[in-house]
Amino acid sequence: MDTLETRELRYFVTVAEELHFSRAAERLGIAQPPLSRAIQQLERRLGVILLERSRRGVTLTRAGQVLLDEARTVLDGAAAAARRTRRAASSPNSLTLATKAGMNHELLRKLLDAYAAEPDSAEIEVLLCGMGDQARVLRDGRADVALMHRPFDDLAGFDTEDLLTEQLIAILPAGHPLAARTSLTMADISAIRDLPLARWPRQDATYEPGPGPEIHDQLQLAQLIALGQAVGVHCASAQSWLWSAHAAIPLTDSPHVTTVLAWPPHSRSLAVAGLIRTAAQL
Amino acid sequence: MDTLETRELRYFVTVAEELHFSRAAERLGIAQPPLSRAIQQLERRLGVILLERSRRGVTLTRAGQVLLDEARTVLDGAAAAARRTRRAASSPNSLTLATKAGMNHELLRKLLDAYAAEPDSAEIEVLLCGMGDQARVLRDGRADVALMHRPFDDLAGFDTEDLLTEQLIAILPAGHPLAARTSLTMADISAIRDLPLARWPRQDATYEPGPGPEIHDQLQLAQLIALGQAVGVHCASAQSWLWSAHAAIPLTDSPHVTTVLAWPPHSRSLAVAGLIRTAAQL
DNA sequence: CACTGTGATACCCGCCCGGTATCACCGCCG
DNA sequence: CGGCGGTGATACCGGGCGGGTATCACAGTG
Repeated sequence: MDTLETRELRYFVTVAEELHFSRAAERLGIAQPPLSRAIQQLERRLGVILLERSRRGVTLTRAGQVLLDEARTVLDGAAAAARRTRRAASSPNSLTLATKAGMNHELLRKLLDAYAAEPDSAEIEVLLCGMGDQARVLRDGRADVALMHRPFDDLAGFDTEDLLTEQLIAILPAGHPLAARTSLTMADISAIRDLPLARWPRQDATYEPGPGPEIHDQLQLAQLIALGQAVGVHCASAQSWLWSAHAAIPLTDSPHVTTVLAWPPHSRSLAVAGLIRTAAQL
Repeated sequence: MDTLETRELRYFVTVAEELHFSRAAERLGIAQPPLSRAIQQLERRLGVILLERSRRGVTLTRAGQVLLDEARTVLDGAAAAARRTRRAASSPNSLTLATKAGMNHELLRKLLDAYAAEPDSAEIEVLLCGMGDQARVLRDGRADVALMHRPFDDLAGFDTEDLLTEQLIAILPAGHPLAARTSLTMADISAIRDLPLARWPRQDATYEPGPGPEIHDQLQLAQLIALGQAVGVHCASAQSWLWSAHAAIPLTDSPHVTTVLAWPPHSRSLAVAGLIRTAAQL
């Protein structure tokens, strides 16, 4: 009686996103009337009005907003279930680790080596993805574990194991006046007037307003700084990929950034458990 | 093409639990042939063998075990979606907080009072549940937030805010030789020979093997200790409900137990957000 | 007031879910 | 060794429901 089908949830999410039945139907590849009927049926089954149909378009009710959130996570979960099941069947003893460009190489290598040395360890495939994508691939089942950064990445809903905590460093063009200093503070960076501070994306992939260039990987950052057009901050392990045109100065009062191993809760997979155990001993 | 329907997942989970098509069909209230067909269809759609049908019963394949885990969380999520949506509609501005018998009264009261003083705060319904039930009611949508204890409760998959950290205390019959001490260590407790140590359930609701009586709430503990049949441990705030027949002695080297406010990730509900903010300021 | 664009309604069709009957296969006994 | 019971798979059928087309009711707009 009250078992929501994923088809209904898919329909509802699409309508809630479009706030327009005809467009939603088109996106779903069905006609508008069956869609209207499906939503009505969902509302009847729940005994709840989800959408306010006024002459001037469709709006979500309070309950509809709740269901939109919930439905998205359910649909993600269903997609993840399918992907993980397929992966479990196709490569029976392997797991996928998501990381991002700019992740600490040495740490990753140390983790992989330590795990490979374990008895009957699984094969690890490394999935390189963009800045904010790790949470998504972890949620939708394309990866089993991920290396992420707290507090910069969105860790909501994952279990984590801390691997390494570092401070931030400032990265300046080698010839900059401040490049000779042995340490800097956050205030020093903010006070730099001749060069803008490159801005990293936030968790929602938007950028904090400000004058500096918007960057999304460390190569862009390296280029901009080498060209003398910006200064930037990164975690201390970034020193390994800097060029001679760069100067790295410790930021003594920066927030700590922790590299963590993250995985979806309730992973009962033995391979994941083994990797976590290995990580905990690093 | 690859959207798992909850009906299929429900069927699969039942078969995986029963490892018997006919019994599973009976539990599901359908006949056996449609169930067989549904599972085959699921396997065809995934391109994966989920069940090994041998004479002598059915067993799960590796991939089947993965899907069983994933499917359970998806089904929980779907049930939670329905419950939360209904609750959001029926009591538009209220939220449910799950706690357990034995939870620190003062802390709860302080939290509720502080939150009630906030501008346009929602009404809070308190749901009292058994020892390990909070995680379940939080997962299946009967509650929006919960008060739980780390590291004793299963917090996997929830976001948390720490409220209070305490040590453990030993609770002894008032007349016990050790009751006169001003402090004890874990070793002292283990060394007690004349009385067994009452055992709390673990996260999976099983009990560590041992001689002491198995308890599941603090009233049982209080009774047993008052009768002089056991000693026990509890967090320091337990002192508020002890009787005169009890002696509470601090355990100087005990692990810290933290009372946390936990909620499902991605709660975008304003009411939950407000409660969290209030809690963070306590 | 015709026109456009919205979601809702009416109605029909075809597929798929579920039911019954039966089969194929094996283990168990007498 | 041959019936017997119990397993899941197969065959086939009927009904309900998901999806389609046609149309309506209604409001905003020129």
